[in-house]
Amino acid sequence: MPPSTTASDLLDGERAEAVDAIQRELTAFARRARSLASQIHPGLTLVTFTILDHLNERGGCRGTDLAAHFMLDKSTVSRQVASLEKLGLVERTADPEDLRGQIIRPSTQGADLLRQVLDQRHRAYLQRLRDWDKDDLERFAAYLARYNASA
Amino acid sequence: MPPSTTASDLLDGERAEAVDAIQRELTAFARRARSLASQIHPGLTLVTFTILDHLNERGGCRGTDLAAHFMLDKSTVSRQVASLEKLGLVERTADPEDLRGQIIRPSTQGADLLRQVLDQRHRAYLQRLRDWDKDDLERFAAYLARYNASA
DNA sequence: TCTCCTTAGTTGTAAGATGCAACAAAGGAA
DNA sequence: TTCCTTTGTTGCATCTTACAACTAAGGAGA
Repeated sequence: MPPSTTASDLLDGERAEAVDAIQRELTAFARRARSLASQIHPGLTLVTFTILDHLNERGGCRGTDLAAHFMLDKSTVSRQVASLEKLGLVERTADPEDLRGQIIRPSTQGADLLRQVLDQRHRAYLQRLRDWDKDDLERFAAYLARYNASA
Repeated sequence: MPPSTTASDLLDGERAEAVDAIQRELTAFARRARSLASQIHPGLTLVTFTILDHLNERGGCRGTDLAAHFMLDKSTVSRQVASLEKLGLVERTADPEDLRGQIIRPSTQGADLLRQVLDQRHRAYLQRLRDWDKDDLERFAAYLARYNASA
C-alpha cells in the first residue's frame, strides 16, 4: 500500500521530532506570553491595552470596529472604552459622517503610556536577543514569518 | 564618545530590523494563540484544559500543587477541579500519605478527551509545516529553543 | 498527651469581564 | 412618512477570580 505522501513525510523520524520540538517550543512561548499578559501596566488590563494599541495603529476607529476586530460584544467594548475614557487614555468625538458613531482615539496621555509600554517591550526583546548575530536574527525572523503565513 | 556595546549592536540597521520583525511575528503568534484558546473543545475552557493537561503530564497531583504551578488561588483551583469532576474528566482520591490532601487525576474519559485534543493540535502542526523540509524544521526548532531559553 | 501552629481544601462574598436582551438615537430606503 | 438597519448604552445573568473565614488533618514541643 503506497503512502499518499512522500516517504520522507511519514518515515523520517528526525522530521517528526523537529515538528514536535517546534510545537513544544511555541506552546511554551504562548504559555509564557499568557502568564505575562496580566502584568502589562498598572491600570491596564490585557483587553484595554490591546484596544489602546489597536486604536493607535488604526489612528482611531469606532466601537463597532473594535467589537468586530476582537470578536467581543459591543456592550463589552462600550464598557471597556468607557473605562479607558475614565482613565483619560482615550477621547471620543462624534463621527462627522455618521452621527450615530463615535471616533475613539488615544489621548495624548494614552499615546504616551502606550509608547512607554511598547518601548519597554522592545527593550526586552533587544536584551533577550543581544547575543544573536545578524544572520541568525534574520533567519529566525524569516522562519517565524513563514510559519505565521501558514497559520 | 565610544559606545558601550559593539558598533554592530547599535548601528546595524539590518540587525535592528530583524529584531523588530521577530518581535512583530511573535506578537502576532501570541495574539492568534490567545484568540484560538477559547475554542479548545466544547465544555473545556482554557483553564480547565490546561489543568487537565498538567494533571496528565504529572500523572496526578494535589490542588495545592496546581495552584502553585498556575499561580491561582486555591479557591479558584478548588472550583475548577470541582467543575472538571462534575464533567467526569477527573477523579479524586485521598492522599494515603496525608489525609488532608487529595490526589487529582484525569479519569479515563478525561484522558481520552485530552488525547483527542492533543492529537488534533498535533495534526494541525503537521499540516501547517507539511511543506517545510527537514533542515528548515530543525533550524527553526533550534532557534525557538534558543529564544525560549533566553526568556 | 495536650497545645499551638501550619497546611489542604471548601465555601461565602465581592469585584470584574462578558454576552444577551431591551432600549434610544440616527441613517437609509421605499 | 414609515419601516428597517446600524450604533451605542444599560439592565441583567453568568463565569472567573481573589480574599477571608472556616474545617480537618499533620506536626512540633512542653
